[in-house]
Amino acid sequence: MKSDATADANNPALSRRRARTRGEILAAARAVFAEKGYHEAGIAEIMQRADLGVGTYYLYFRDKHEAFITLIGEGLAGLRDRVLAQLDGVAEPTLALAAHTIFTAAYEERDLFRLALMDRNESLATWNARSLLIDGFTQALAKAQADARLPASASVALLARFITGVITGAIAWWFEHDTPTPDEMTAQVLSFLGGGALPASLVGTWPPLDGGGLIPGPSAHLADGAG
Amino acid sequence: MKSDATADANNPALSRRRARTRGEILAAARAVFAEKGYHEAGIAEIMQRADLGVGTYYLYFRDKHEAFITLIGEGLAGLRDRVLAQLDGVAEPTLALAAHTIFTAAYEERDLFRLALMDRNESLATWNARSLLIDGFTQALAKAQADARLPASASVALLARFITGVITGAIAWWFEHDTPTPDEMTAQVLSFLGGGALPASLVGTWPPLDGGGLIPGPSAHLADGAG
Amino acid sequence: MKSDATADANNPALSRRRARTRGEILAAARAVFAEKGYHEAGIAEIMQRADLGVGTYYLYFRDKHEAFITLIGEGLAGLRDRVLAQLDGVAEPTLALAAHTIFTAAYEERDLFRLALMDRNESLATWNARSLLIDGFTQALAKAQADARLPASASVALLARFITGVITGAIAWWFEHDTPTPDEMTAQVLSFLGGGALPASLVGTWPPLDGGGLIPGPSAHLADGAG
Amino acid sequence: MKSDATADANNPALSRRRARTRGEILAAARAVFAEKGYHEAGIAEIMQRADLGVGTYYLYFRDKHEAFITLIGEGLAGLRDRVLAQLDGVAEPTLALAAHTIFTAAYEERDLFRLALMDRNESLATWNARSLLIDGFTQALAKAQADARLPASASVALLARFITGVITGAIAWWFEHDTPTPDEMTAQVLSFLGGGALPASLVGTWPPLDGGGLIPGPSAHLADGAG
DNA sequence: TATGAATGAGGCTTCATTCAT
DNA sequence: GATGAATGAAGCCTCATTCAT
Repeated sequence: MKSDATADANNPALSRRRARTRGEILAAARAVFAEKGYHEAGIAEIMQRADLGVGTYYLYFRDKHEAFITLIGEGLAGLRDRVLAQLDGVAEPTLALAAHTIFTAAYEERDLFRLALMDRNESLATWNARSLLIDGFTQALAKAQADARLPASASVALLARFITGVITGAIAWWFEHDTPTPDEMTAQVLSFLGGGALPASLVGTWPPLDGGGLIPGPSAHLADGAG
Repeated sequence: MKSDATADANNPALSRRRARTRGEILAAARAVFAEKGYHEAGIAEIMQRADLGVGTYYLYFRDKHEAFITLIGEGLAGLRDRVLAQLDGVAEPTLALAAHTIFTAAYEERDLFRLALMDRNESLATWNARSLLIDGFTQALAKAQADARLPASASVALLARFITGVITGAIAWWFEHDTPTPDEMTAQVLSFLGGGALPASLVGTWPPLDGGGLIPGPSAHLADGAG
Repeated sequence: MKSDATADANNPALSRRRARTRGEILAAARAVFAEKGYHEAGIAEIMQRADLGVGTYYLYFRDKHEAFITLIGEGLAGLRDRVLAQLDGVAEPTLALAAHTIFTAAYEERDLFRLALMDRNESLATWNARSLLIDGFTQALAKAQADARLPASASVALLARFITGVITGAIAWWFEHDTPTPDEMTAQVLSFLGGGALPASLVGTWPPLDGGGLIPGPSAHLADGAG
Repeated sequence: MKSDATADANNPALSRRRARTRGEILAAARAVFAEKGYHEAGIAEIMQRADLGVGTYYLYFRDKHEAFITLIGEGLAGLRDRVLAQLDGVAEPTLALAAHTIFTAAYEERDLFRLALMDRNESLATWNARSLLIDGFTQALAKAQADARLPASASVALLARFITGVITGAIAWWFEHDTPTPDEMTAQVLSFLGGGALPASLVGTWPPLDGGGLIPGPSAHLADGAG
């Protein structure tokens, strides 16, 4: 008289225990991965930190990769949910709202974002923070363009990349520093994105107006330029 | 132990031959690293592509890592030199000039930049493209601030990160696409940095002016905001 | 430590239950062993098929090996009993009788015999079908020799091997085919053993009478031959 | 300037060395496999006996299995060649010739035949001694039947099994004993196959002529029997 | 200098067995 | 008695590195 598969449903105690162990493994994996990166991390070290035997790992994950993608996947899913929840209640979503939610989450879970941003993840888009952000911004911008909140001439794809770059650049700052707070960071980024941070004289123009004696560089096939 | 380290200086022919072999190894390493990433690449595969024996590798490099950092290092040194040369002849350097030079170089050597940006290199700053850019922009902005071309209130460190994010975001675009040209990319980025790409209504403000019924998120210690 | 080893004798109900569980485990083990062989079979799979927990296995068997040898041992004990019972009532036992009984049993329990014949059991003779047959035939032939039903010059040990070879060869046929019936198989084997199946011209003689131009082979130390 | 693949052809010295190492590994593998069986043997032990590092194994064989099947495969190929060569020069091949060649080879390489006969080889027929013999005898008997040297009524498939059983039974004897010589063994087997070894009274008949009060056994569906 | 055979530490994974519940 | 989570020894295999030729 045993159950087919989901023993969990039958025995809450076991289910709870399983969940706890799984959580401990994931926590340990997160710490070790964050500390040494995917490749330098070892199952043995993870399970030692989790205070469990090596074999136990394979009761919960198929192989080394699975804990990693689970970690990233769950983390990013959480981020996505938070952002979506945030924007859902707003008529006209702004970058400000999105950035603030992202920063808040990223600041709380810096180690996870370090993994999600730094390690080469061949894998599916869901597992890569950058891809997730790019996709999100791309969709949001496309919608904005459809709603005429963004000029039709704008390159949505590139803009999404640029914004993602700014966001990830900000998050990466926290890999090395503990300040500023997500709020302040949001303000800084908004100022930057709004165009108020860099004086025009510093940004310059392209193609250069004066065309000062520039060294053209090996492959300067500029030719036409922009009218 | 027939020759010491300075054998190159003594025997030009040998030196030339050594340089050629070294170059072949580096070229092969670059191809293989770009194709499979640092960890999945193997010395054997590299030397097979270089049409040389495995053992030969260790005549030119101390270990697996060395070819990698050499590759990145030389590439980034070249980039730095090009940028510096470009900016040297200009009274008031602009982001436009820097970006254009960087994009031109990055577009030409996409595989190298892929390595330099994607693979986890905890190593020294010189070997990491992002770090190089951050450092460069930090110094440039600091100088601009000293020259009063940038407000004293600006956070140079963060601005450098944001700009680097935009630049690397643009470069990463080329890991998947062949257009636009570096020129057009420069124009796009400048438009973005100049504040002309994103309407203020889309960017929004932080803290939000209306304070609409936002879901505050788990850790909303916003307090004052930035003046 | 509530019960000692003789609990069975004390509590008939428990005993019956234990016997049933034990039987279920053995049945499952038999199925799995037959399907995948001893080494590829796993305790977990066996107990899953038995619809019991893994730990339960060790309540009935000391280790993985024990179920295996129990299986083979009980099977072979049954075979031995059947053969002995058969021959007991006969004044002058014949191979015909023995073969028929063996074939009947083997045909019924092909999977068990597959295990008993195929898997490398260095273990005790009792657990190996081949050994059992060899021993049985050896004793029977020795007895026949003592009774002068077999020439004193015959090599009992070798004859027992040959006969066992024929019998096991026949049984192995059923590992791949479902026909013929044990009866027909018995007839075939008897014909073969009686010398009526192979014409003398096909069998030939040794040493060859004609000594035709044979290629002697690498190590032909034939010398005298057997008289 | 390196070669494509077959460096062997270019550098005889290397080729010779490779061949020697390969041979040493195979010899060690043969010894260890013979001693402990496939599953209990370990790469480490094999290479230790070969006085080589573990890694070296994988320069010559893809995995653990490959050395095993190479061993068996090469051994059986040699046996087949010897038998075929032997029979080729003879107008009317006899079992005597075949058996003698097989016994001579098997006696010389008892350990190999132990492997080939005892270990469960799922693999292709070529790797299994029994299968090789069965196939060989089947073909030979079929040919004999076509040539009218064997009655058309004979069951070639079963006869081949029976003969193979006798042959392998004889070979298996040598796994435990060193006598008799292959020559004597051949004579013994021929006597057995010729029908001269077992008196008819011992063999008996099937179905039994007297039909004495036999215990029919659990599943006696003899019904028709043979006229 | 160039080679490629040889090395062996180290990584991942399996699975028979134990034990707290 | 029954369970299944936990264990850890042991095995296979990879690959950066060395070294004799």
